[in-house]
Amino acid sequence: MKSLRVPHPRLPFVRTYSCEANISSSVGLTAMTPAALAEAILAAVRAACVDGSISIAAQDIPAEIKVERPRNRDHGDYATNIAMLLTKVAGLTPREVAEILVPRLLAVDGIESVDVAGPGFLNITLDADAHGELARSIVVSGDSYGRSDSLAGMHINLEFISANPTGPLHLGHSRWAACGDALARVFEINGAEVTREFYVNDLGVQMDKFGASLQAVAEGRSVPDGGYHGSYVVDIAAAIVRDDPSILELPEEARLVAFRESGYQRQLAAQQDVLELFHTHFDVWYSERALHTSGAVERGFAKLREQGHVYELDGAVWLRTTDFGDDKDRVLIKADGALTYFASDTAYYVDKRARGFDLCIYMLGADHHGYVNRLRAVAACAGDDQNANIEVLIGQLVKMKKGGEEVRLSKRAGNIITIDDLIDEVGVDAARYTLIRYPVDSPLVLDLDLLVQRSNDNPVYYVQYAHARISSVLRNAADLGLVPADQSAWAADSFDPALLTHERESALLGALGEYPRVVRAASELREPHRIARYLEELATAYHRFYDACRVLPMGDEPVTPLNISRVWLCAAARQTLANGLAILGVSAPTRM
RNA sequence: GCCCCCGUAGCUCAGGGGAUAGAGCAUUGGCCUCCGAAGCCAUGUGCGCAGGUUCGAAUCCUGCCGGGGGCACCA
Repeated sequence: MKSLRVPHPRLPFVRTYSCEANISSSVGLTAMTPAALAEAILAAVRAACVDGSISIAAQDIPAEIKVERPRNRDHGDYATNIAMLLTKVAGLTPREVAEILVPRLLAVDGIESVDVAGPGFLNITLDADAHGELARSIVVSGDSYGRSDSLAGMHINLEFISANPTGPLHLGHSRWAACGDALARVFEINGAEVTREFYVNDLGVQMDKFGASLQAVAEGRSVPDGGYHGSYVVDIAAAIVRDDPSILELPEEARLVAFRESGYQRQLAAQQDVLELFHTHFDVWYSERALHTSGAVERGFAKLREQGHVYELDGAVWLRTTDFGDDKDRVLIKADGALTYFASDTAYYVDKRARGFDLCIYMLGADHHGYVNRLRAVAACAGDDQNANIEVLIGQLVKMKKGGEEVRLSKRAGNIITIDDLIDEVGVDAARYTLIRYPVDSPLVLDLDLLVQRSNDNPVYYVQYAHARISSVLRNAADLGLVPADQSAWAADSFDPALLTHERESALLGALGEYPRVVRAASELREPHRIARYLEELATAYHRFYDACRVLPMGDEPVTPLNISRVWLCAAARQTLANGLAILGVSAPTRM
């Protein structure tokens, strides 16, 4: 996401390619993936340096080289801009560099032809079998296709939603529920160990207002100023009294506390229930109260004092966050002795780090963007690297249109669309997919009318349909005896990669080969929407292939090797769709 | 005033310095006697404005214009 102001550590593309480059099948051929190709190109460059064809210092060989699918099929299977990048350091024109590399690339196993085109692109066409081999390697890899170890050994704390337990989760929260959950899985696929955490703001005046609102409603009075409205308040108040009528007999102060605590427990449980329903699971629900009772606040203060960034002024205790990019210092303890909310934030951060997380990620709404600098300053004040140990992702708000007009979301006013509403209206899969498919730093406007009435036009169905369609083909293939029903029992030597030469087979193979780096890009950029967009492209590639290439034998025709090879290709496509949908937390139906 | 996000097709939006900028929806017209038509094919429009960086900019930088959000000893 572009709102990310902190450069997070990125491995150079080349290094990461190496971890994907060794996908090999059970029969010895190596699939020529984009990763393997990038390795081969770099090897060619190094070889040219060694024999003196090009004079480039080792450190001038770029760390990042692009190997991409050209838009235009006439430009081969893959194109690279390496020659243009080397122009300066080599002191040659792009085309001269390209010409030097051509013969070395032609010598690479799996490359059929290389053309120099345009300003200096190298357009590479693969041998059919090296290209087609990818299908087999995906089927063999199964669930692990797309995994990498780029984040191996990293412990990430991912905090998202963190709503007050004073009302139902609404549409804005649903965006974080879907995107946070997907992002966590993206990190895991890349080898990280992730804890999904929900910070429960169960302390402070909002809780008291909530309790007072419940009490007022239960006693037939009107909700106090600044209190909570909405039918859910009425429902909870009624439930509290129904379950324990004696609550109304308590003394005034105890009654308020009883309403507050009972309301808190019920609301928290409701949030937890709906999130489970939404397939978003949290590993840790962290109570703000627990910060205070566990001594975490004291430990946090001690840590900050030890680092020398705490001072007193006008009777208050301050943290000198301006030392680290904040625009003003922040109060930890007010002159009246009360702790600020910010004090909890600092303690919470220190506590997370003490629990062993290398990286703490906060996903906050745009209305909290003023917190970015102060949170990062907190990390620095605690002696951490604010460019490595903390990240704050800011997401724009979700708006919703209904009947052509914007529906205002207001937690206090009662006119709210909750996650429950969303699930009821469009279902979990469609809701999650729609929320994930847009980058979170752009405002999202959901047209509920469209989402509800025309749900068949939702891209999620397009992707799921591709999966269901392939599943059907594979069922038929098993029924016809082309392959065993159990994919893991397929005979690897029944597949001939060299037969997949149709333009649309090649295009589908190309799309399949993109998956690992899409997953990596989603991880590096913290942008899970890339996976959704990719799946749509992959689904298109499959539908186009299916439209032009008959997979199963017609009627009484004999089974040909091409039939079998196409079945493998189908299975590879289904596997990749399933892997991607799993990351998004969206089901991959075998029938629809 | 200062800070953050966003200006791309009629609408909702993709697009990590590359070749002729893409999807979906909407419009119009084609494609099922056999693997799922929730599909495929065709149909014409667009990067807010002005500079800069370089072989090359929707993309990076600066300024301006327009839209949204935010400034606390609140939570």
